[in-house]
Parts: sequence; structure tokens; C-alpha cells
Amino acid sequence: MKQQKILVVDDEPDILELVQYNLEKEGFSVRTATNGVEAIGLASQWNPNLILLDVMMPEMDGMETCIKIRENAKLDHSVIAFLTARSEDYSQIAGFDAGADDYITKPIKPRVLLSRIKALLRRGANGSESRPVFSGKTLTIDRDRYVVIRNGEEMNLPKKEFELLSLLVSQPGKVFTRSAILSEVWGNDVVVGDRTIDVHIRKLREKLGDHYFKTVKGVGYKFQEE
Amino acid sequence: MKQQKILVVDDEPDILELVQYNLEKEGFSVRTATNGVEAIGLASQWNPNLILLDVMMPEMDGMETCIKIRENAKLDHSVIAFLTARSEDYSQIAGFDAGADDYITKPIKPRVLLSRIKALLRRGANGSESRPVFSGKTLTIDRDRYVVIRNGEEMNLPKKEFELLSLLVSQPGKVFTRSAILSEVWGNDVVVGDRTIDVHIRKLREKLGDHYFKTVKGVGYKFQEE
DNA sequence: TGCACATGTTCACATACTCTTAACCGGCGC
DNA sequence: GCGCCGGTTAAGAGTATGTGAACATGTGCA
Repeated sequence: MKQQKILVVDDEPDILELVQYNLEKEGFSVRTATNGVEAIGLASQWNPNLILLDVMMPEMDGMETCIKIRENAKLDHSVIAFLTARSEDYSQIAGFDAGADDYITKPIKPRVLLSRIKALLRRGANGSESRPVFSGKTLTIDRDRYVVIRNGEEMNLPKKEFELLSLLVSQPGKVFTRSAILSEVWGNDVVVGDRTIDVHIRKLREKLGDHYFKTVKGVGYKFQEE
Repeated sequence: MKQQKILVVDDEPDILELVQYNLEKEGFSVRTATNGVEAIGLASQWNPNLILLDVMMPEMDGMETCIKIRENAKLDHSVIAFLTARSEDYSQIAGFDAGADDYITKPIKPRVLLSRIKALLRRGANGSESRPVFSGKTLTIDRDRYVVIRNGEEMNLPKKEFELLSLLVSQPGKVFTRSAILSEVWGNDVVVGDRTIDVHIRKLREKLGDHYFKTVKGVGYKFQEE
């Protein structure tokens, strides 16, 4: 199972360290940023599942950062939770209006934090799957039902093969580099040998037909119909 | 849009009045109860979308009431939020464990309350509207009567099995991940072992037939007819 | 209260499948 | 030919799920 990614944003290193330690102990993959600009850059690159955002920060505050993040379509499905020292009214209202999903008050108690984060992630994992269906002329990927339909015939694929196919088909014609494939399908924190991707591509070619997959030597693979 | 129903439970009439006034002003349909027993009765009858529960009450406290409500399958999809004067940790954790969806601290600020309530209802609005009956070719789920009908023959299932079946049948063919199942059937804050879901699936297979349930390895389960 | 039964959860083991690795093959450009 | 890259294959490790039974809890009833 792919590790859940959490981005923590706060200008106090102490807080960052405390939170990071506790989350990593629970098996989350954690990265940190100390200001809004950094957060947005890292977020759009790393695509975290959940973003913990301090409200009070120099430069760009949490509220503004949150709005910027929500504007980025790619991050539309990330869950955002605010951290704040105060529990004052206007902050909370503004937070929810800005698109936040939850609101956690400092001082942070690790157990409370974990309890809420887990609840948030489970909640967010439900309805949010972005594009349930990719479709081409002869191939359709139905993520909801987790089946591939070729010429009207349904077939089931193992998870990794399905995810790999799903990725390639999501942008037909686009070449995905090996490292891009690794980070999307396997996740950033898994290390596998060079040949692993080839083997999976081969299985897809076996099951679906060689012609769907074009090798671009020295670069990667792409999906093409016909 | 159908008017949203909110049940407010608190032993202080002042609070009840304040909250009721503010919610009704916003167009919600509001009813009140002053103790846990009354709340449960009213809830199961009226089937509110959201229940605001004071933690500190004579007779049956909020925690206990919450657990009782969660045990009632019919109300399983209502959103529950606690009201409390304190913001202490153990209360919050116990609250989430009992099946609460949020935690709002007194003194109540009307604007905060409204903001959070709207956020909660938005969240809960997704899968929650009670569809009393799901029906397929050979299987019918009657949520009102809490029975499963297969080929004209009625059968009763234990609560968890019924809820699990009900969830899967609600979208035939769709794969539900384990975490989605946990969050829908067990609730966001209950922790059970990995194998619990398998065992319940097995029981359903035993009682209804293996063919209804398809395992998608590494992903989850789906319901399929025939 | 004590007993029987239903339900829900966990555990240990079996099994089947999936994934990864490693070794070897072959083409292509230099 | 040599080195780089990817293709192919089979075997073994690793993982997820199936299964039976034990354990825990609760509930109704004698």
C-alpha cells in the first residue's frame, strides 16, 4: 500500500520537528515547509494527501496559502487542515471559507492530532478519486469498478499493472519517464530494481496487445491507441 | 433542496434556545431534547441529518448517548457533533472513539457554530441520504425493514453484515477499498484489525452465495450480481 | 444469577497470487 | 566487438486473502 503523504507547514522549527516525528512514527511520509511560498511549490510537486497549515506565518499566511492551493486544480483533492494557537471565531470561519477541511488548535497534543488526521484521511479517501474513467477507442479504464474494458470485454488486472496502465492511458501519447512512473505507481519511498517496470509493461503487452505500448529508448514508455 | 434537520441536545434551556434560534434563522429545521433518552427517541423517529450533543448531561451523558445512537443502524449516517465546555484531550479522543464527527467547544459563538455545521453537513451530504431500498435482480435490501430479500425469500442479517452488504450493493460493481468500508460501516474513529472485514465478507458469502462478492486483491471488494 | 445463543473481533495457519529479482538474450550505435 | 538499453523468462520472496476456531461481549430468558 502506498504511503500517505503529509505536508506540514509552520514557521517554527520546533513545531515542525514535533509533528514530523509523531507522524513518521505512525508510518506517514512527511515533508515540511516553513512558509507559504515554499509550501505551494512543494505541494504541487509532491502532491500530498493532507496539508497541515499554520495560520500565523510571515510572508504569506495560512489562509492565503490555502486559497492558492485550492486554486491549483491538481491539488483540489488534497485535504487541508489548519493549525492555530487561537480558537477565535473569525479565524475559524475564514478558514472554512478558504476551503479548509478541519481546524486543529495548538498546543498540539500528539494523540489528538493523530486521531484527527486519520479521520480526515479516511474521509478524504472516499469520494475524492479524481477521474474514475479513462476512455479511448478500444480501451476503457474504469477506476471505480477497477476493470479494463477492451472491445466491450471486461478484464481484471493485478493492482500494479492496473495502476501502471491507468497512468499511461491517462495521457495517451505522452511519454512517461521511468522515474515518473516509479513515483506515481510505486510511490516516492519505494526502491525497486530497474527491470521491474519492464516486466510489468511486458505483462500488459501480453494481456492487451503489444501495439498499445511504445518504448521510447532512453526515455520511457507511452500509450498509443491502434 | 429539502430542509436539513438538526437535533440539539443539552440540559440547559438557555443554550437550547440560543442554538435553536440561530439555526432556524439560517433555514434549518430544529428540534431539541434535554437528555440522552429523549434524544435517542426523537432521533430514531425524526431521523435528523445532524445531532448536536452536549457532553455534560444528567442521566445519560453525551458520550453514552452518542454510542447508543451509533448502534442504531438507521441513524448510522447521521452526523454527530459534540458540544463541550472544555477542550481537554481525553474528552476529544473519547468523543471521536464514540463515533462523533466533530467537536465544538463552548462558549458557543453563533457564527462559528454555523460555519462548522455547514461544513459538517456538506461533508455528510455525500453518501448519507437514506435510500431505504437497494434492489438488484435477485437481491433486495430493505433498509427500513432491515431485511434482505433473495429470490423472494426474506432473511435477517446481523447489523455489521447488513451494513456492509448494504454499502456494497448501493453501488453494484464499484470497488470499495478497505478503508472506505471501514469508514462507512465501522465509522471513522473505530479501530479494528485488518482481518475483520474479510471475516464479515466471508459470512456474507456463506449466507448469500460466493458469486455475489468479488475480491479485488490489494484494493477491496465489490458486489456483482450473478 | 446463570445459561444459551448471537454477534463481533482476533488469531493462527493455509493458500493463492502478485511482485520483484536475477540471469540471460538480443538489437543498435559507436 | 563492446557497451548500453530494454525484452524475456522463471523462480522465489512477499503479501493479501480465505478459513476455522477461539475469545469477548452482549442479550434474552429461565
